[in-house]
Amino acid sequence: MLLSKLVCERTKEAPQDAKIKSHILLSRAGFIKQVSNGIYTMTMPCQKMSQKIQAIIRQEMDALDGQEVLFPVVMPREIWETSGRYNSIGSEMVRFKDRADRDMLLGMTHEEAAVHLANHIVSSYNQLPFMIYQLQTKFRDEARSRGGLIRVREFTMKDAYSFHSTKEDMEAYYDRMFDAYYRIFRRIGLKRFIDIKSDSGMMGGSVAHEFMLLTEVGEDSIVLCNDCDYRANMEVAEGVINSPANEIKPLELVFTGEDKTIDEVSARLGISQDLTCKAVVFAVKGNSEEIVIAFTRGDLEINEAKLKKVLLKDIVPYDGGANEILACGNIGPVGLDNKIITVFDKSLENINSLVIGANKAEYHYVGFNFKRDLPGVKFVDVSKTRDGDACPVCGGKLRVENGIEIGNIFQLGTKYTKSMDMTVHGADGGEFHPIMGCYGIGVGRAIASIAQESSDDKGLILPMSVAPWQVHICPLRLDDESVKNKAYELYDDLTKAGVDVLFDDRNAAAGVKFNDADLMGMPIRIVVSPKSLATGEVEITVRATKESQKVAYDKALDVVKDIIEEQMQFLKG
RNA sequence: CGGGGUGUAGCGCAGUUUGGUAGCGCGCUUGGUUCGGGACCAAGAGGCCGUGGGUUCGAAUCCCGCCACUCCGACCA
Repeated sequence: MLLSKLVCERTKEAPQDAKIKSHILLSRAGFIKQVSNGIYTMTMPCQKMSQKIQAIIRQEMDALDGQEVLFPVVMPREIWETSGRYNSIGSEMVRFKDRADRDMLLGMTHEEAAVHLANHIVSSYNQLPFMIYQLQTKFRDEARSRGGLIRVREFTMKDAYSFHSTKEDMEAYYDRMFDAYYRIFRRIGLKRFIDIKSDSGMMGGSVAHEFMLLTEVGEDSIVLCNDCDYRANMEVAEGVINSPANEIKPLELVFTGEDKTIDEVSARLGISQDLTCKAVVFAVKGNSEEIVIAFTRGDLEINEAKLKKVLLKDIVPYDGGANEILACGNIGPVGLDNKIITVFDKSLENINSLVIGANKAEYHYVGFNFKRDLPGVKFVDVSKTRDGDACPVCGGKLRVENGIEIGNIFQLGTKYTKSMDMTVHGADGGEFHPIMGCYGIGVGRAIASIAQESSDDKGLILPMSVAPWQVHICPLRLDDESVKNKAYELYDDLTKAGVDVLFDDRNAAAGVKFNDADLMGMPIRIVVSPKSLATGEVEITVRATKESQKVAYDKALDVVKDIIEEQMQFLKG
C-alpha cells in the first residue's frame, strides 16, 4: 500500500474530546473517524486490523467445530416476542416500522435468531451438539457511548451459540470455549487480561464469565484477591467485612438536630462510621409507591446489582415524595411502615451497639442491637466490596481494579429453547429442550483494547498478528534515483514474499516519515536512504523495542521474516 | 434521563465581555532552496461563524427556539 494514496489523515493534535489513550491514538493515526455519537468509520488500516482479528477468531471458532453463519441485522418483532425480550429490553434496542407498517428492530444480540434457525431443522439428539457463530454488525442505542471504540453504538461482534443434549456436555463445551478465549486474546496481543465470574444480566442463565482487560480507563470494577485466584465483577463480588467489636449498651434516643448524614451524625456523636447504620431508599421500577430501604453499615455503599438479585425486582433510586419518615432524613429500621420492603446487609449483623435513625426529625438512637431490639431479621449481602476487604475464599486482601470487558461467555441453559419452544427427540423417544451456551467478543473493542494497552508517547505499537501491515518502509530522499529504485524493489520483493507492506512514497522530510511510522505503529520499520545504501544496507527497526540493525540489502527479506516469525511465535495461543 | 460545556477553514484554536461584514498555527496547492526525527523562503486556495427566528442602520458577537457533539452521573448483553 502506498501511503500517499491511503485515505487516512494523521494529525499532530488529538480531537478535543478524546480523553483516553486508545481514542486519542486511533484518531490521531487516522484509523477511525467519527460519524455520529458512538458511530465511527474505520479506515483501511483499522479495517485490516479488524479483519486480522476476525481471522484469528474464525480459526479458533472453527477449531471448536463452529459453523459460521450470518444472521440478519434487521429482524421482525415476532421472533423477539417469542422470547419475551421485545418488551423486556428497553430503548437500547432500535425499533422501527417498515413500509408495510410492520414492527422491525435492529439486532443487538442473536439468541432469538439462532434458535429460530435451529428450531425444526434440528429435531434429533443425534444432531447435537453443534455451535453456530457469526461476525456481524450489531447496533445498540447506548444511553451514553464514549471513549472512541471502547463503547460505541454500532460495532462488529463475534457471537456464538451452542446447543447441547445435556448440561454436562454444555459445561464441557463451555470450558473449551473458555480456553479458546484465552488463546484468542493472547494471539491478538493482549497482555493484562483475566477472566472473572459475572452477573448474567439480560442474557439470563446461571454461570457466566467476562474477560476483562485490566486498565485504569475501564468502566467495570473488578475485585481481585492478592493472595489467591479469587476474582469477580463488582456486581457479584463478595467481600468479607469484619465488624468492629464494641460493648452492648442500652438503647437510647439522642438529639442530633440538623445533622442527618453519616458524616455529620458520626462526628456529632463521636462514634466511628462503621458503628452506624445507613439507610438507602429505592423504589421498585415502574411502581414508585413500592419502596425498598436497604440498610448497611455507615461506611459502606449499597451494591444495587446485588440488591436487585435479593429482591428479584428492578429498582431505581427513590426520588423523594410525600412520605414523612423518609423526608425527615433520619431513617432507621425500627417503626417503619410495614408496607416498606427492608433489606439488611450482613455487615450489620454482629455489631453490638449501633447508631440508627429514629425515623423522627432531629433524633437518632444509639446502642441499637439487632438481636435484642429487632429479632428475626435476616441479613444478606448487598454491600459493595471495597479495596482491602477480606477475600471470601482465602481471607487474603482484596483489591479493586478497573477493566474493559473484551468478551463474555454464558451458560444459558434452556431459557431460549424453552421460551421459543425448540424441542428435539431424545434417545428415550421423549422430547427435550436443548441446553444452550452463548459466547461474544467485540472486535472494535478488541482494537481499542490493543491501542489502550500497547503504545508509547510516539504512538501505537501494534502486535505482529493484527497489525494492518507488518512492515513500514520509509525511503529517505526519494529524489535520489538509487534510493527510489532500491526502495521500490524492496517493496516489491517483500510483497511478493507474502509480507504486508506499507510504503511511504511521499517526498517528505525524515522526521515527518518517522513520526507517522511511530504513530501508526507497524511492527517493523525499514529505512532506505543514501546513507544506508552507501554501504549496501537498509536499516530495520522493531517498533516495540526500538532496536535497530543495519542489514545488507539482500538479507533484508530474511531478517524481516525472522522478526515476523519470532514475534508470531511469542503470540501463539 | 439529570447536571455542566462546546459548535468559527480539513484538524487544533483565538475573536463573543464592550455589535462595524473574520484571524492564527498545522495541513493543502504552486515555484525555489533544503533533507536521518514534524525544514525554510515566496506566492496561493479554502469559512452562510451549527441552524431558524428576533433586536439593530449594521450580528460570529445581544435575545429566544431548535439541532449536533461532548464531559460527569444514571443506565448498560
